[in-house]
Amino acid sequence: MSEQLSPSPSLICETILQQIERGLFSTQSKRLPSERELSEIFNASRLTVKHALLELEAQGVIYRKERRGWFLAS
Amino acid sequence: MSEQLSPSPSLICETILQQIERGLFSTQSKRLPSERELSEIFNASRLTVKHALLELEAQGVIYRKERRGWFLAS
Amino acid sequence: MSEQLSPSPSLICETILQQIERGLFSTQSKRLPSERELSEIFNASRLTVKHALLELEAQGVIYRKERRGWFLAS
Amino acid sequence: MSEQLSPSPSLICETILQQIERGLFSTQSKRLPSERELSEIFNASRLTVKHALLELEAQGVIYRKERRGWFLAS
DNA sequence: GTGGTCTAGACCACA
DNA sequence: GTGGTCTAGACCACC
Repeated sequence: MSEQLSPSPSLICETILQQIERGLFSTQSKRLPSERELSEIFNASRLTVKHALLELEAQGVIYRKERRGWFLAS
Repeated sequence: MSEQLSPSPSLICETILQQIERGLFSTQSKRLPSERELSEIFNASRLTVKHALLELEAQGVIYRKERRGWFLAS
Repeated sequence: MSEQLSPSPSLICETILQQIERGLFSTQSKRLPSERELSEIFNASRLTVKHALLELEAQGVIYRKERRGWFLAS
Repeated sequence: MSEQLSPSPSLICETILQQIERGLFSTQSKRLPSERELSEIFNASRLTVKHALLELEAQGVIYRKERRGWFLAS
């Protein structure tokens, strides 16, 4: 990640999409890192990360299992 | 803390009480009042206050944490 | 503060500097570490820590602010 | 308002709807109180209030003028 | 002096 | 040890 402060949800969306395309984040379980881990990775608050995840969910890229985590839709 | 695993709630209680008596758990904040509060304190517009804060930042007296507020540099 | 309206930025600068020198703007927090931190400090589960905190609350030593944390009662 | 802590967005929605039906909030301008005022009225954070307002916007009850405020749709 | 947006951090319900 | 949700409070762009 760059040193940029306060990344926007859409920037986080883009970056996550790129990582997905590159095969990162896709382990056997296809689970994404937790919201807390993503917060640290992107140097953003959980709220901002959540907004990005909701955006990707709306795009159908990922889906959510309540209190279980976020997973790749493919 | 001792090396004991899984301390009982009452042991934790005791330890917390001791720490409170010793004055621990009290930290010192070096945060300045918010820009809005400073505006009211000085009866000045927020723009004027901002100019003053930027001046102090340039002098190295205070620094800014993005969206977190202003803090003493020392 | 004087009664003067619309003080200049430099006057505000001066005043803030004086307050800093006098030690104002430093407040004392009476907040306890978060439940997660206490769990790590005591190497105990969050449930155990919670029981200890509830005990201390019953003793009137600490009190809770909903979703804000635990604070010393004194 | 009751003494209830941490009201949910949907509870705030209901209450605002009732107030609208009773003709409160509807002055000549049909403008709602500011998000900050609503936060104080409902003893909730701005974020929670915002969620309630977005819900009412989705229902078509109110609409938003960017950086101007919230207004009754009728 | 508004809404827009973000931070850092709580506690909670649940698995 | 996750996501769900909320708090209190920032700064910002704009009116």
